[in-house]
Amino acid sequence: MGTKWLTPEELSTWVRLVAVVELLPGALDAQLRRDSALTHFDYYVLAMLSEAPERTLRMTALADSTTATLARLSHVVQRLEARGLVERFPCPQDRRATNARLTDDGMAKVRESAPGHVETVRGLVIDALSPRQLDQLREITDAILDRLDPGGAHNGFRQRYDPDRD
Amino acid sequence: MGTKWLTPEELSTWVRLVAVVELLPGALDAQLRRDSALTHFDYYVLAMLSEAPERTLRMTALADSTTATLARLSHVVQRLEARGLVERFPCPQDRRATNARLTDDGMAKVRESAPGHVETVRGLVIDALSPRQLDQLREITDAILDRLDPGGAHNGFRQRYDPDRD
DNA sequence: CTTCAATGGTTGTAGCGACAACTAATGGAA
DNA sequence: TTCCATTAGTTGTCGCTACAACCATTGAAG
Repeated sequence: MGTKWLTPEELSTWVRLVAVVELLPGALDAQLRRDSALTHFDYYVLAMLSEAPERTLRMTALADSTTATLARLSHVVQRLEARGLVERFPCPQDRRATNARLTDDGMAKVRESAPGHVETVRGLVIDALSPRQLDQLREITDAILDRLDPGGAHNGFRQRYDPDRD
Repeated sequence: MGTKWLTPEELSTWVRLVAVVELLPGALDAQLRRDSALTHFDYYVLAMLSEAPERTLRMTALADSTTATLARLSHVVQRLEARGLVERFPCPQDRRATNARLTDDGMAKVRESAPGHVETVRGLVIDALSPRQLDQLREITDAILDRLDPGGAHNGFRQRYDPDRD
């Protein structure tokens, strides 16, 4: 059976979505790199740790909550550890596992970079949309993630965008 | 004045959007790499050329339509040229400029990889959404692109004012 | 108490993209 | 005509990510 091509309306939406996924990561990286010497993924990792009990998470749990592979996370945490923002230690209960803990310097780093990052997120995305569009976007991304990452941890997710949480 | 933090609803939407922009490019790359030895960006470049008159575009026009920097495009086209899928030649009218033209091999490559790619796009995104959600997503991405890429090709400005049009 | 597949994580390497520095051509002003 | 800011594009280098290969530990079957 032949390919079911995209209609003009579908194509129009697709082209815009591609532009967003192509441009947004670079824009987030650029601001955080310039102001805090962090990539967006670095920030995300630190933010997840800052919300965890004892500021500690197992590598696998951290990988799940950041939608990254374990290999990628391992490299990133290695660099963050070299900068003194994170420390690793073997998990006593399961000696295969590694725990990653946010250091005090790491916590300070998150606190100082959060305001500028949140301002960027508002400026580029949140404040560009109406409350209704935000609702629509949440449902749309939910539906896409069901295909893209079935069984992923996109629910019950906490993150450091509100520093009053700790 | 203090930072205006994200509300729980805003955060919930943002987290999902981040997951999508983090996962989608990799998923598109994986399928195209596996089946056609192309990155998604490679495919996009070839596809843009395939629809241009004479299968030819100036580097700057190609960069605009793919939302890439000229530097990135230059590297990519260099690799595609080495593989015989594209060829470059100086523009006669403006000797600063370079034209990129899709070769017959390049055209064959696009034709053979298009069905699998479109199937992936449907499977991951288009078919996961209702027609209404597709409309919503187009307007949402439009609004975001106004912030992310002001004056970009997505707003139709370039189309109406492109002197080479028609 | 072995065996062995599954789990948890690390590391080497190759390739891609960002950034900055660079060359070259154009077009307008003095 | 000369000057020079702007436009067009290329290239070198560095950092990050994907992929695959790898090692260690666990838990359950036999």
